[in-house]
Amino acid sequence: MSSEVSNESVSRQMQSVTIHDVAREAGVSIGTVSKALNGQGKLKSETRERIQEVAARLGFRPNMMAQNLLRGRSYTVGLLTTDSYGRFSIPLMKGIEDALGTAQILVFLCDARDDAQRERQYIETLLSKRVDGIIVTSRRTDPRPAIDVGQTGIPVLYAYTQVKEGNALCILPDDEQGARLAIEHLVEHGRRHIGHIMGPSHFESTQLRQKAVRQVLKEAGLATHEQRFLSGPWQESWGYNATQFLITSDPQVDAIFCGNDQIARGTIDMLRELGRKVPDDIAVIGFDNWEIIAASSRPPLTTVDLDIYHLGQLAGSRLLAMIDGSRETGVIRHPCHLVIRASCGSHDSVPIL
Amino acid sequence: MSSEVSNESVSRQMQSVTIHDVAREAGVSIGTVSKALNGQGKLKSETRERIQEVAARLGFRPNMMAQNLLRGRSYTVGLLTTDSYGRFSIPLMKGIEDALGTAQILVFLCDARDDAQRERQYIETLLSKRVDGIIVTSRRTDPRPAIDVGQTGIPVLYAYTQVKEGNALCILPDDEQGARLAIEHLVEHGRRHIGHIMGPSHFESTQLRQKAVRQVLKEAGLATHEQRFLSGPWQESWGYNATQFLITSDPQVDAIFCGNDQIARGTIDMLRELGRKVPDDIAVIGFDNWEIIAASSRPPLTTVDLDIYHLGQLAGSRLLAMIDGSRETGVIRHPCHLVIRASCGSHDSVPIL
DNA sequence: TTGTACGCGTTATCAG
DNA sequence: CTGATAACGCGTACAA
Repeated sequence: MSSEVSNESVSRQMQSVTIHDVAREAGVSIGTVSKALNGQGKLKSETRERIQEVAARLGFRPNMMAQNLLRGRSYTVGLLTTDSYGRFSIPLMKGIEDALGTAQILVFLCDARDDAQRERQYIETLLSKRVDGIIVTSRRTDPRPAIDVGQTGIPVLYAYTQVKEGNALCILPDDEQGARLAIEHLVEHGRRHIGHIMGPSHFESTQLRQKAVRQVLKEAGLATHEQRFLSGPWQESWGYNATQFLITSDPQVDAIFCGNDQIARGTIDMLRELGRKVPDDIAVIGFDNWEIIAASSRPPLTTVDLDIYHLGQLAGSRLLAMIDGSRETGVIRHPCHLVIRASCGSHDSVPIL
Repeated sequence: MSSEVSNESVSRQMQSVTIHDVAREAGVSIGTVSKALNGQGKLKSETRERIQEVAARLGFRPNMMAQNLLRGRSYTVGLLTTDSYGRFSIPLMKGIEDALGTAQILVFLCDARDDAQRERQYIETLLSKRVDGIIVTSRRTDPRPAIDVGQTGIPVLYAYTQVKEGNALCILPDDEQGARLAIEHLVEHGRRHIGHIMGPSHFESTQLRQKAVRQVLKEAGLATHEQRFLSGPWQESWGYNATQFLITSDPQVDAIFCGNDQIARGTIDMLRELGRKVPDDIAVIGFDNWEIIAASSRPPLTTVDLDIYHLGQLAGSRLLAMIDGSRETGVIRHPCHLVIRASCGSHDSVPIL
């Protein structure tokens, strides 16, 4: 480790300036300072201005620990995840932060790393810190056990994860609607033989999407071929291998709906190797709209966007409502939307049927 | 939005149980309760146990707002970024959280979204909340302006970013050493004509790495060909295009060091299209070790790992030291390490020179 | 118009 | 061994 660090241990405990300091300096009482700074009560405007000037000069910042102790709440919320943050966490956090920021609330990061004991420890700490609420999240949307906040009555909300027991509020992406969007898009573009290279079948999202795919096919009057549903890991290599199998065993296939963008990328690579043109011979559609993957595949990938940022925003604002006393339970499915690039043909290339 | 939510506004302000409640229930004074629970002073063990039992039964959790007000610190630190969190932020946050967690400190998320006003607002809030310290981070390692915490004396540390002015502590990955690792690896594997497809030249990391590349080439007694240094965006397509140019204009090239894994991926794709085998004809080495990209390229990518998690851990523990009064300044360059996969030949395929 | 005093929930000190 | 009391920094009735 190349370091050029100079260390100098100093015991400086900089006392922060309090309302007393301001009062003394301005020659008034602390009560007057408080009123002056908070715009309360009736003060001679000369006094008020003088106090404000002094406060500014001294760099006075009210100590929120004291304020909050008085108010009985902390203006913080905990963001708790059991199994680490994943790639959806960043937009989710942004959305949550933005929504909560409007209420002057800050977010605590709590990554329990799939360790029940750590999770318990975090929850205890959050409760001791008297957070105004807790948002529980995850890398998967699958159900997890509810967290226990005892008799505290602290609002808890589940975002991008869910609990089965009890009456909690869970906010999730709408996998069914997203898959529907994808298949309808393909059908509208004249595709009739659609394959579905899925993620692992034990994921709820996989199941929901599969269900939707079957429904849309049925509604469109298309036959459902079982061998066109392939389930495997969320990996590029799975897309690669599954595509080879799918195309060689069923050469009729003219479109493939992939479980995520990585899989789609593997699919596109294999199609190129097989000499099939995308989208002319075969259309490919992904899931997640992971920009970095989807935009740089060749051709760029049309895909379903989970709209995680807004999901986070929604979570944040719902939690605010709960903090204000509303008691909500149930499941909210936030809609996905389609991002059209080139792998299914351009937007206006919809054939006249 | 498909939702099945039941809303029921209730104004329940659950008073949390205080030390007074425990004292009353146990028939002792609050002082005694405090001692019993904190293992202080001398108490009849019967009393102590009874109090602990009562506290547990009532679900008593000490109010940290009160504790911390007394202690004069909050046991929190702010994690501030001006320009949003990027893909390195997650491991960085984990490292920071882990290091700080050992000291019972929680982390506040503050994403100022490249808005100076938001940044100022966050800093004010953090100071008001009396955070024990602030870690400033970024998506780039390039210098940024120092943040102003006034006369507070609150420790500030820059992680994965740096400031030029003043005496701050900055922790950065060691780009030079990382690039050196890469080139030395190539040279050890018998490569003699090494191209360098870089990121944008105005990035400090690009410059540092280029410098190191030239040095190692020199040390190895290899000529430096200017046309083998190509600078462009951090995109896969850049790797793709640059490789075509590089290889057609200089067919001798037998190794390419890429500015990141995405570029390397574009490089590998183009090499495949040009009929050059990796690693037999040409070795490719990436940067960042972005698992999802590097591991699933074909062949899997040998790459330089920035070790961001440990960089975060280091940042966290240094901040702890600063909170304890140490006064450190300077720049720490945390070393990178090599992750060997297949794109440069296997580990034991080092030719006998 | 301004000052005083109490309370928020703890911990620590000092009597008893 | 245990209880009262003074802080911590602030807001706010209420008194002056």
